[in-house]
Amino acid sequence: MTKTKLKDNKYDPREIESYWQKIWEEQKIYSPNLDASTPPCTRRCGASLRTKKPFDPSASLRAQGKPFYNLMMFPYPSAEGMHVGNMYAFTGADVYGRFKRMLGFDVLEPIGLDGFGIHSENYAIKIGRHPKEQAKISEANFYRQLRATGNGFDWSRKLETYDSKYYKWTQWMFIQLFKAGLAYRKRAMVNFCPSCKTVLADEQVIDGRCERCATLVIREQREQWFFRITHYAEKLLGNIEKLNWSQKVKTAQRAWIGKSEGALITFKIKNSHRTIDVFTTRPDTLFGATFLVVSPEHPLVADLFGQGKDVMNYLSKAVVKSEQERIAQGKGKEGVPTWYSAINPVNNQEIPIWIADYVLMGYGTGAIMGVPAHDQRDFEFAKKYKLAIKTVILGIRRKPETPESLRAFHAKGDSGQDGHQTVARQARMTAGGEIEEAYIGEGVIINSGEWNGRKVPEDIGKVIDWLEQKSIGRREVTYHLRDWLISRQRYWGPPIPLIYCNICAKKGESWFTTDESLKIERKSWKSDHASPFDFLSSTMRGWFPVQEKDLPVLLPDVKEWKPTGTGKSPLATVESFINTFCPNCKSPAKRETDVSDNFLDSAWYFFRYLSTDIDSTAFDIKRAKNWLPVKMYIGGAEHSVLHLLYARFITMVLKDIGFIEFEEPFSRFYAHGLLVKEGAKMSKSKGNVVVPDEYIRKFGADTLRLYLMFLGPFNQGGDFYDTALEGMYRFIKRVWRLILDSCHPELVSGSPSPVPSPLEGEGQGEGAEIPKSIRQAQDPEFTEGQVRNDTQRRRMMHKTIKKVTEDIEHLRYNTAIAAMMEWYNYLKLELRGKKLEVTGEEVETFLKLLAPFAPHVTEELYHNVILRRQPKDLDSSSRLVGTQNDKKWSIHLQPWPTFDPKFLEEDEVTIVVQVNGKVRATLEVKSEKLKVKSYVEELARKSGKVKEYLEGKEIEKVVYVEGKVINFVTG
RNA sequence: GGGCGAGUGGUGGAAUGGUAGACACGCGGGUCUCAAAAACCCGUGAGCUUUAAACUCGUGUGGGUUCGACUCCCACCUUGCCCACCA
Repeated sequence: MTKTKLKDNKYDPREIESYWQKIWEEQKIYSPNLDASTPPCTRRCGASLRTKKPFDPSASLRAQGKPFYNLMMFPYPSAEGMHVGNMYAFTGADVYGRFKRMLGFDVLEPIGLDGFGIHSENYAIKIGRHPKEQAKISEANFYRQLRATGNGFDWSRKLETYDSKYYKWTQWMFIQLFKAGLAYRKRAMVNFCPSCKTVLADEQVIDGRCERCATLVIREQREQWFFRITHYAEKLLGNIEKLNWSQKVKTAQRAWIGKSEGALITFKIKNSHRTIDVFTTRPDTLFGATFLVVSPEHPLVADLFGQGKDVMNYLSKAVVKSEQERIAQGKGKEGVPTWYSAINPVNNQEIPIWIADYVLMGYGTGAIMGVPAHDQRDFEFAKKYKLAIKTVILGIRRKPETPESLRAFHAKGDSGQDGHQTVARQARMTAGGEIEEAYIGEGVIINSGEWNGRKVPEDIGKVIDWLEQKSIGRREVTYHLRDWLISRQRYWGPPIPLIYCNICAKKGESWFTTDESLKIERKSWKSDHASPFDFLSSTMRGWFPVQEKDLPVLLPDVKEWKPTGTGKSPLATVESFINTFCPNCKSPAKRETDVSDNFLDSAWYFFRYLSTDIDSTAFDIKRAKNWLPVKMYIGGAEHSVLHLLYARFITMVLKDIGFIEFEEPFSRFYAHGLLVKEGAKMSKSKGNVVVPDEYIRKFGADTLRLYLMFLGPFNQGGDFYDTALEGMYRFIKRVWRLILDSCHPELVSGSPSPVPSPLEGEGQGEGAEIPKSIRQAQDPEFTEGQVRNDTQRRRMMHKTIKKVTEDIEHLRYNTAIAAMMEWYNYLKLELRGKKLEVTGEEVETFLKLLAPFAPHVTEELYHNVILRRQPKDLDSSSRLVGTQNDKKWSIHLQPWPTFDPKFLEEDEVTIVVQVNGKVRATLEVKSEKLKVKSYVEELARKSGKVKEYLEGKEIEKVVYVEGKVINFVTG
């Protein structure tokens, strides 16, 4: 087959690609042996084990058989199939993986499908097909597409989250969290999507709308299962700085965890024995507190404040208000006074207590002290309801230091009083002397008794100390992060593996009262929870996890799988599912009927990839030790918060309960950019979603891969234009032709002769059939000038190796490809009209550099030109590719080319000659003369038009930057 | 409202203090062909000029630092993404 192709000189991607994909998968060249890899070097990472080479500048990148877990975010298999955005992400990840493999790492690059959960179920509802059936269809389609992209996936390790072999262990994870006391049930205000008919985690509510269907969510009191992720808030936050992630993602995670430090202050309520705790980051303004506000959901509202017609009226309105309405209302804050007042503990002043929905129950204590003079929201509220405003901070602004900022400062209308070191500044006033906005800047405390004169923010710590001494308040830290609402009233997910026993509940028993529980040391609990056992055994009455031997709890195959809207999962009506026996007392009991959130499926899948061949455990501990954490994780920035945070949380839990020794799952995370179509975001509603299939059919996966990687910087995304693809197709065809046309005919047609490898010491030396330089075809006509030519050509090659190597390492794929094009253009020009040919060394190097981007065509050419084997010899029956031990036949298992800096040195360097910073000439200077300024200056004065420009001018200064530029500065 | 990016030819982009526009797309012209496609060759920031050479201008706007600024600093404009009544 290939002979014909070569004769015709025709590049036919379709034939080549499917052929090699089949061979790769058959020969398992991308399937590392997970149990046999060299464990990571503990002494010096990346050191070359081949010490024979005198100097190898890229040695630090090399490794011999070291595990490299190259992970990409597994896709949600939408029924429309994989779109080109998925392919963009996967190709970028695959290029990196292939590069690492050629550098000698044992690369694991697994793929799977995240097909469990609401997104898949909603689609099933839409088209009216059972999700299980739809999953099968999507799966086949997706895997077909994924194969066609030519990624180096380990197909022996794929997984699907909806496969019971997988979700068995998702359920096992749930049980581990339960047993660690990190899963609990509580009645709480939750987000409910009336369209999806399920509750949602806070993270899944965007602008008050459902993340999946954009329906306005309703706030409701419901009893639900939660994971205690807040328990890890401090660790999740603290570890961030150690991660090799982009600053952007780290910032997003920090913001989401949202740590605030401040104080908890206790107010007494007049005419009541009750007290109110408020959290504030500004305890220094306590003297300025003129009212207290509690959230409508605050427990004291039901217990104490909920009296009076006005209050009842307000509450009935506020509680049903959706999140969206509250936000839309913006600054028009509404509230209602209660009949109660509180006592400000620092000055015993009586201040009114209000109820308002601008205070959120979910943050802090659900109650705040209103300091209108120094908080904008409190200010607006005070204005609206004519509440007292008391200034306690005198603003200070330090005099601006630079002339520019001073000018800007004055231009803004700040009435700076020149000559003073500081400018007194308070809240901005209207002409009538009324305050226009709260002052929240730095300053000095006033009107606050013994605190007067203290500086803010410097002395806030001292203020808190004072409060602690007087037992008025204490230091407190609070987080924006809330516990993870994990239960969903849906069908298409892993049933939560818990059983409720009414009989045990009545006896006050739960799993936490069993012997097994008592034996477990709960490392995950902080010491300040003095008795987690008591706490859990009281809140978890009647609840028991399914015994591990009984896993999985299979999702029953039912006809009525659509969401019910009754607040219960469709499983709640399946008698055969619900009824079971209590693991504790063996009497009849009932199963939990909710399923777990889809984000749990994806929070641990990278553990499962390592052990898809093992049924007896979630993941093999030894393999996890060798292969994890993930060395490189590539995915979309939209998962900066949710998925990455959940995966980190689960990993920390697994560490605390003793399964692993690390607590961060992803050493490096790299967020790729977004691919758009002709300037617009691809979306189903716009109908501009690009599916790779047709492009692969027309141009081949190699062309599409190269094109996608060439669009722009990988972390910035790109714009997909049909026409531009042709250019990349052209490039591959040109390379194909250059290599085949300029190669010695004998080489292409066969009859190999054993000769030493042109890339000496590159590991494939002994016995390998590598041809010597083709140009040694001894043609006397071009020996003339050959030496100079050789040097130049070698320099170009080494320059390209350097550039491509460094660019791929930094994921600058677009410039790596450009460098290869430049080299191609150079060779083309070099060979044109002369009898020259590309050397074997050049061909081999070029193919290797291109291999991560265009795996199929490079493999094909490598076999025909370098190995001189016909692909048909590679059928599994052939002796050439006999055993799995002999995998050297593939270009993708060859060592990455190295460059030698000694070939990079130029013997002549171009110096730019400037007069007053303007380029007037360029100059070729011999390298060895570069250091001599006087010599260069001499030449420069005479070069080009420089003489004219310097005529009659006095030279004030000559700036010479060695090897780059010389600039004459005249008067 | 807050945070983080980005602004360069007709287009995607390159250059992170030293010849702006690499590389590619598109476009124009040519070769081959009966013709078309493909392929190949030449040109392609703007202005001035018949052409060439030369010169001038040119990286969102205004200012600054520097012998020299797309690059560093200040202010502003535009735009994208993320978060948002977080006390």
